[in-house]
Amino acid sequence: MAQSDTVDRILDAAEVLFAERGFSETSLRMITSKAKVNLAAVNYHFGSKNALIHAVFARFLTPYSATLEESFDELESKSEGRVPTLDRILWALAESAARMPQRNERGISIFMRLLGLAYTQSQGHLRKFLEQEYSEPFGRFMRLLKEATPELSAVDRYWRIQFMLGATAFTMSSSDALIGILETKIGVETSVQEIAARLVPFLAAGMKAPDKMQITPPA
Amino acid sequence: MAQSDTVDRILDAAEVLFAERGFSETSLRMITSKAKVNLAAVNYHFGSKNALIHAVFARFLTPYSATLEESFDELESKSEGRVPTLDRILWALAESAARMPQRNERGISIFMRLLGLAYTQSQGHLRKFLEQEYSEPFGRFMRLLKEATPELSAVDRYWRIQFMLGATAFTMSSSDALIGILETKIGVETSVQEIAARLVPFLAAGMKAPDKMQITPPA
DNA sequence: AACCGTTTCAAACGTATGTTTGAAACAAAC
DNA sequence: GTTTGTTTCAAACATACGTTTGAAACGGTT
Repeated sequence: MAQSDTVDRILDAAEVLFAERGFSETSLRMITSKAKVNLAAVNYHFGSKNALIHAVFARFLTPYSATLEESFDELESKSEGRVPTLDRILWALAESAARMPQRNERGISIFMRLLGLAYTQSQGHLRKFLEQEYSEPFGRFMRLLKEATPELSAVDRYWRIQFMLGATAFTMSSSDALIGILETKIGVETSVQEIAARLVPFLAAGMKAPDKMQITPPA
Repeated sequence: MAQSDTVDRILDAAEVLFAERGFSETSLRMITSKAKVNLAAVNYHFGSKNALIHAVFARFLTPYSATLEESFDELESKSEGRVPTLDRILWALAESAARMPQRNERGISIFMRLLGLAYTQSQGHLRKFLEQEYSEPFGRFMRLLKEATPELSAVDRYWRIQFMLGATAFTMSSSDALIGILETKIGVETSVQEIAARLVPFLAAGMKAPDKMQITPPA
């Protein structure tokens, strides 16, 4: 109960607040008061606010990247020799996220939202941290993608990967809000899993799209 | 020279800094020192920092939405009666951006980056401002999209539009950085127009993708 | 040249932030 | 039961922020 209680409560509170409001817009006082711990606890246990941000990411990204490695292993072992298809690679990502031990039902959407924020909010320290901490699974994902789309030039592939990342990070980072809008407008409830089920075919189709357009608009 | 000079210098500096660092991370002191005007000038001319943010958006979004309306008019008049295709609708957006009078060659990428930030950074006041100021062209775009994808259910269309927005906002919001990475890694120079030329087919293919995937992963 | 509305300026205001401090509370070890 | 290392706590620190102020400078009008 002693240390880990305070540490976990800070992480829990920070995770939710960061996901709701972003990093700069969330103060340590908000976090500590939500977590019902003393203000100084963050600096005592983590050292700094930036270190707390890293810890929040590490807490879910480390298990996720482990699960992901397993999924990739499985993927490669199943398709003996032949390259896994694009759909299956993308699906492995989604499935790994869904399979992860969740603290609660909002876990996945917080997870997604944070990932989106990591890409969008231009926090240099975070990007550096993530790059050097999780370069391995990321590199492996890139390698798989390359094998699954041999018809693309390096440049085309590069841009289309960015498009995929964007669609994913953006959608997931506002998944809660988007789900809410859809519910009030059309009256349909949606889970994060369903979003993923719609996103994967969209991305796969985009990656396999015919050539780039002429610079001049279609006549 | 008198008023407009100071006002424009503030807008120019704010635009660049907001695009580089985001809104919360950019202070009025950074802006005024870059613009070489007195700190109080922002509050004198605009009233508040939030109002300055609105002014920055209005300065490029108002001409853009006007250009866009023309493009849409043209699009609808050309295809007498028949519905414009998805590619052409999307291309109208890109072309309107390219056709706009630019203050300099970095104009488009700043424009894109700001649009991306508007979506990503959860600034309530900005979203409200944009919604009530530019609801008309946005609504028209949505209507065109609906006509161009009659095969989609309302729910499918809703999500796929989000995916498109995400890919676009995200890519464009970091277009500068992404172009730089590509140049150092593969040694290829890229213009924003070329990104658009790659993005449009990607999006169109995604929108026209076959049905959503089963919730259970492909066996 | 005197006036007047507008704009600039240096300085200050109040508030919020991340971080540090030093004492108090606590828990385990001897 | 005292000691020791760890954790909590209230308070303060230094700094940065958006905003306000009141006087000075400016520019056109009469």
